[in-house]
Amino acid sequence: MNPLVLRLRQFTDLSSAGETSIARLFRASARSVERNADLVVEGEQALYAHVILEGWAARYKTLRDGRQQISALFIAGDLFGLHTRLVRELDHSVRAITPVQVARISPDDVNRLMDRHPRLAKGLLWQQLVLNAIERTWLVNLGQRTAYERVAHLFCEMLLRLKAAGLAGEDWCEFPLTQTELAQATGISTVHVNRVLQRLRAGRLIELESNILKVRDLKGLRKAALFDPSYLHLGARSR
Amino acid sequence: MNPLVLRLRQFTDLSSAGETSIARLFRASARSVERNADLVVEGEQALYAHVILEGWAARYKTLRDGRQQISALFIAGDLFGLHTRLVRELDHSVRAITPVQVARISPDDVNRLMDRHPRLAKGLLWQQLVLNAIERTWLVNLGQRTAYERVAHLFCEMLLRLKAAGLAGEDWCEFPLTQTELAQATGISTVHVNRVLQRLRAGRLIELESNILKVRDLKGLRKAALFDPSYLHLGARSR
DNA sequence: CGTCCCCTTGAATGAAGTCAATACGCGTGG
DNA sequence: CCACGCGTATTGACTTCATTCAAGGGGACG
Repeated sequence: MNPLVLRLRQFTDLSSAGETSIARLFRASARSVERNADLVVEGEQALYAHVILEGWAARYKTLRDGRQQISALFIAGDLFGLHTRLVRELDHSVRAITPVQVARISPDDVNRLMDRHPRLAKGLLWQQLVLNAIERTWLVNLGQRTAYERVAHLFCEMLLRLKAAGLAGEDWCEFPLTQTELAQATGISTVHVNRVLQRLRAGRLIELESNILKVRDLKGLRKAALFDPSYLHLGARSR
Repeated sequence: MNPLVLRLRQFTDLSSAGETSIARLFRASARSVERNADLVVEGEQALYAHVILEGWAARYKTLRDGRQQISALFIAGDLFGLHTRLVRELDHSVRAITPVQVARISPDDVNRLMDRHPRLAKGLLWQQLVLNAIERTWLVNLGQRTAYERVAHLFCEMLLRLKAAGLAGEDWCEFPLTQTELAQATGISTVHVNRVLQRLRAGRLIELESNILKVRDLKGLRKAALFDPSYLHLGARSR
């Protein structure tokens, strides 16, 4: 099943014509990107919308002195750059965290798709809104939460998102970030990430080994993170 | 002149019909909000798009234990909540930093406006993209910049944004945030904000008094902040 | 004149960063 | 097959940036 379709169904029913259009579009434009390669890079002209079909990717920005911050993680079914053609140049890059399959969609195709399938168009906009809400929540994490809370929060979030995408078990999921990447996502140093992980393990909240995250005490983890999932908008479907 | 029209002209020429529609819509729906009052609140149903006509407002989120983080500042001409009706409930609040004049626009009016005036529609989307880019940049600030850099960065950003909106002089602008609000925007404690400000003053980079920010050494301030304005997309107009 | 909010300052504490060394697994080429 | 290099994870000691706590000052406003 197409991961974007799967995702949009959480928002609304799609017409089967709409679903077919998506599937056709993706088959035509899918390509693979290897780990650590960029899907799009800062400063480039922003030509295409992208949908992740498989794997994880990260949106990030680099400061002049080399510091990097990851501002979003994308998993299968995530869409980014929907209206990106409206800006002259990108303010961020996106790189593959794992090997990635991604579909690249031209503005024309986006427009055609959205014109012909209004419900689908709403779904795509909804997706963007949810991803914006996630980014906003990350911002709050960086501003207000401690290192410990941030890492716990990220684990809660990714488990839920992956579950919603049908990519996780009840209490475990893939988690392919290295500690360095985890540091770039949470705005703390690599060394400190390591120490925080130890604390989470010692508190019997999680296990994390060879890219598998196992949550041993979800309630405890949520509490540690002050996690409130409403920003993910996963509940019942709306209109 | 209508502040939104003024803003959109940075992106493209508008038809005079489009400009008239905006102006009419705003006259009908403008209302005042007093300092510290909320324009919209977290958890509410998201019914309207909003345009700030006058004053400053802040988007913020509150953690269960009371910590607050400001994730965006809005000034005259800024638009938020364009497609907000697509989500069931808001994940954030917006409150007035100063007394504010704001226009509230119903989804129907938004749709009608965007259907009838395609160029205007693009302009509105572009605005959203720029505000998203700003939020993303704030995220990077919180994750990677020191307290000193963050405050300096915010000053650079607001001066430029206000200048672009025709609301600032060459080297000065209004800056109505209290130190507590500045702390909530930069993710540092109020006490530390105070100390950072002293440092910026001592370094002869800025003066800040009775809500007026005067930049005494813009080059120095930019350097201190590692400021790169490209994310504001202010340069020449695009298509 | 008192209260409230905002700003300022000092001293003590604490969270996280830096520096440095070590360990481990993995692939590659000798 | 083994040595080597590389990226990643771990640990300890030390430093620094920022928070917390506490107190005091000033201006606006009722």
